[in-house]
Amino acid sequence: MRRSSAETKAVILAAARERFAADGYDKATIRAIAADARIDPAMVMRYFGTKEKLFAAAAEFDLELPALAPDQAGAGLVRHFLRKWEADEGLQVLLRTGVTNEAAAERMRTIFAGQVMPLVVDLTGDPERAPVRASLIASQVLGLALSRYILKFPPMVAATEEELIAWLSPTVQRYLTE
Amino acid sequence: MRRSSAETKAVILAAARERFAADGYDKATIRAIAADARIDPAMVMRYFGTKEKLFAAAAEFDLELPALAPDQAGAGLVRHFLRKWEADEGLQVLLRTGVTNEAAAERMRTIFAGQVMPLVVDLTGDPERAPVRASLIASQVLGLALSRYILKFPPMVAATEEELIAWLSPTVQRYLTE
DNA sequence: GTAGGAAGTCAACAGTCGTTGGCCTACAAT
DNA sequence: ATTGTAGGCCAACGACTGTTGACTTCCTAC
Repeated sequence: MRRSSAETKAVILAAARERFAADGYDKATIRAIAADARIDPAMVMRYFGTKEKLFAAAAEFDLELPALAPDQAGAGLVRHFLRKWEADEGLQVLLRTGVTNEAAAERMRTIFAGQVMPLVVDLTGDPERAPVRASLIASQVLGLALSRYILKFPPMVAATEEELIAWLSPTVQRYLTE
Repeated sequence: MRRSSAETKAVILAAARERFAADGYDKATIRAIAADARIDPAMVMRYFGTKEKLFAAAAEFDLELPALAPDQAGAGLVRHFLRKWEADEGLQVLLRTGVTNEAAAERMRTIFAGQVMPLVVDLTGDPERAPVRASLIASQVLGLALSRYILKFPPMVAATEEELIAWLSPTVQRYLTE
């Protein structure tokens, strides 16, 4: 088949995101990604140069944290993260990969420091303890994703969005305000 | 050098635990493990048959959850898990591996269902909601380990054991009792 | 209509991996 | 002194990986 350069690049990127999210960095083969995109592996190299650069492109994403009223920030954050995890493969890519790949771990730290922490500073007006608060929130939100989407603990998978929000909101709210 | 069969097996197993904990399943090469143990890769195969069996032996471990008074279970659990993470490499092996290896994920689910859930049933006397409670506790404890030992978020690494216990205990306690 | 470049294919490279089988070597029992 | 055996080493296998370069095919601009 014959496609435009931009189209092909997009198709490869979509396939790469899926594979990285499902299998992690090492198991997501360039050959497998190329097969998903119905394309020769050499095309992946032509368009992205190297596997690492392809990964960097696939792992690019924005948390898009919304502005929140301080007294409802707990519930708002939990809801927002739950939807992000299900809608955007970027987060699963990073979580699956950050555990065994230092570059991906560094990117998670950057996203945390650049997006979560500023929001917490803004919500609490307490720059000194904001880093601890933010990392506690991250620990609970990441733990949720880990047990629900990666390890698939049955009770976590079975729970509805509303149930999880009800359980986790007070935790996040307390990490913000106590 | 010349060792007894049991000695060599133990040396290999120790090296394997370190490598699996540090690198995860795929990056922990049999050749690298053998080099750490100052031994030929063929010996690993002779003693453990296959890489998967070696991993199964290296990932064997017991949470050793203590009996706890219900009103102090939150603090007790957090303290116990924090020390387990630092003392026993088995947990890091499973966490690093369970994210990209389905067999290891299955083992984490088994440990969760066989060790954490019974304790929660015992503490709460509420068999119906125990699964949700237990998995919520697991999510927070795993999130703690992930952000502190794997992703190494700076504020989490810098926090002392007592600070973390103070922050997380109310969360776990609430997941148990509310 | 033809030249040029872009899209795509193919085969091979060098390296690494788990795994295997044959070989060597030290030691204990005879 | 000889033999049996168990611990250990070496070299190689087949499979798979990221990556490369030459080749073909098609569309477009002149």
